[in-house]
Amino acid sequence: MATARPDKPAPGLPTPPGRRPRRAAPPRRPLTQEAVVEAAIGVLDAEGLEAVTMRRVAQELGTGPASLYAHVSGKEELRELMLDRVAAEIRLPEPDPARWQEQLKELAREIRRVYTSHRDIALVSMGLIPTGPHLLDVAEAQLALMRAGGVPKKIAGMAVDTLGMFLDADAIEGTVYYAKAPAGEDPHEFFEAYFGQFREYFAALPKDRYPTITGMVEELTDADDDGRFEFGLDLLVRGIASYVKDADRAEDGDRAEDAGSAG
Amino acid sequence: MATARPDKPAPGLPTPPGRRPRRAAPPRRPLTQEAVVEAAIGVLDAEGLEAVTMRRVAQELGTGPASLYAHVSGKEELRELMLDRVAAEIRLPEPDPARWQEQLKELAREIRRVYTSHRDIALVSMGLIPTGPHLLDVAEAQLALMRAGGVPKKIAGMAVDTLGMFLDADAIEGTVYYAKAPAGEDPHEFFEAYFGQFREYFAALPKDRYPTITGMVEELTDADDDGRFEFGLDLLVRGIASYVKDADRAEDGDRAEDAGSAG
DNA sequence: TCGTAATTACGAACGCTGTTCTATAGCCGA
DNA sequence: TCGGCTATAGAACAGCGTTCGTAATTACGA
Repeated sequence: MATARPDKPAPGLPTPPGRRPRRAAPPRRPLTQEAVVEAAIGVLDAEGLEAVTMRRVAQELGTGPASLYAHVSGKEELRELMLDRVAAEIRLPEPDPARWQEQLKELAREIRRVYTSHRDIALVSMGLIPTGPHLLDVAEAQLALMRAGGVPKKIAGMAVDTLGMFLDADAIEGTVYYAKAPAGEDPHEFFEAYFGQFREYFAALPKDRYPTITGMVEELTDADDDGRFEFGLDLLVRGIASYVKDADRAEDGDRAEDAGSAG
Repeated sequence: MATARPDKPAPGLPTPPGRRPRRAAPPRRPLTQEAVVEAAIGVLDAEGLEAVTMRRVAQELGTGPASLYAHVSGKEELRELMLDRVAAEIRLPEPDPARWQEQLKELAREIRRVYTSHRDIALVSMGLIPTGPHLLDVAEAQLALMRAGGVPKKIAGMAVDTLGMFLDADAIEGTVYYAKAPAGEDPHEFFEAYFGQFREYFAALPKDRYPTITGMVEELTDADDDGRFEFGLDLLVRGIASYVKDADRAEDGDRAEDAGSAG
């Protein structure tokens, strides 16, 4: 993970004779914003967002926390830069109007894949208006897909927001549990036991106060993450699609079977 | 806000003769978990979730941070207790199967009202499996409404999760902006300027890289919070309702106009 | 009424955090 | 060769969650 820094002077040792005493010798790679963000993402992937402290990132770069402030205005900006760098990994589709709904779903799955592969980075995304170039690329792609499918501007504008909320919330939900798993333990096995505890808890609730919950314990503690994601995604995309015919109906006789009345 | 504790002995003064020198006299209201949670919510409402520190809550109770740990296992438990106490304010409906969709929406609006009235409490809810009694009451009510409307168990189990994610994300999004507003400034006026900045930013983006975004700046920076919420809510509820006829069709001819094909 | 056990309360301290101040080291143009 | 400038980082500040050990107060049995 951390590349070795070969020429760091050993602290406490006197300067050898014949060598210029350049204190705090400049590291091989001089500090740049890019290097700071890269180091921060390294810590994120290895230890989670909570471990991404200015001190920890600085340590990764072989320096002190104060040095970071020359390249980053503070922790918040660093987190946003991390998010945008992560967003650069999201592969974007070429819009094909005939398949816009499936393409929108595919893009959502791709975003989910990238988000969950970087621990709890979605916590940064929640409630943030995208301004970084790569985050804007993703938003542009989503909007382009919907517009190509005939979704009205106003609807698309709201839908990209709702979709983003859903993706953030899903990734957070997923990684919150993941973060609870002790390091070096099989996550799947851990979740089994973790959800099992809740299953017992729900089953033991008083039936007179919680008749519905106690009657569907199995359905509530089913840890089928992918299934829940697909369910929510389908709900949203179908809902968005239902607004299409109001704007331009019968222009593209793609699939006339669905699309209920909107309003 | 903070009720006066009338008989706290003035520090530094000698004990008056004839009065027993009970040092650290027990406050009128002895420390209880309930009192701790109440004080914490007081701080939350006044200064936001970030200000709810163990020290700040202890100060509100006229004691030190160590004293809280006798009634609360730590900060995380305190936050969950706060959330459950807030959830107790949510007014729950009597299920009326004929109106279940509208009732589900009304309940969602009620949850939104309570959440946003307590600053960023929704941050605690995100990614948390509800276990507190009042949170379970809310989940029970949502599930009861859907079941009364004929939503299959499996669908209802996933829908309550999706709906919760949507509500949490919406409340967080709303309060994140609210938290940015400087204290003592008209929030509406602030948002006008705040979103205005983003409008300019989006409008200034390169048109060749972001053709869709730059073509719908107005739609994207429209700060109609309620409209966006209703849009997402309608998407979800209509989607949930679309699964009803698969289970028990033609039992209640409520509104046959909508409900597209499911699956 | 007294003496003792158990409970509650809390001051002090530890190891963290983000950020700022200040001084220094090295590079660049003159 | 000499300034000026920027990048660097050591030290420090205020605040955080939590723990420890001790003091005070209650409750209880005699």
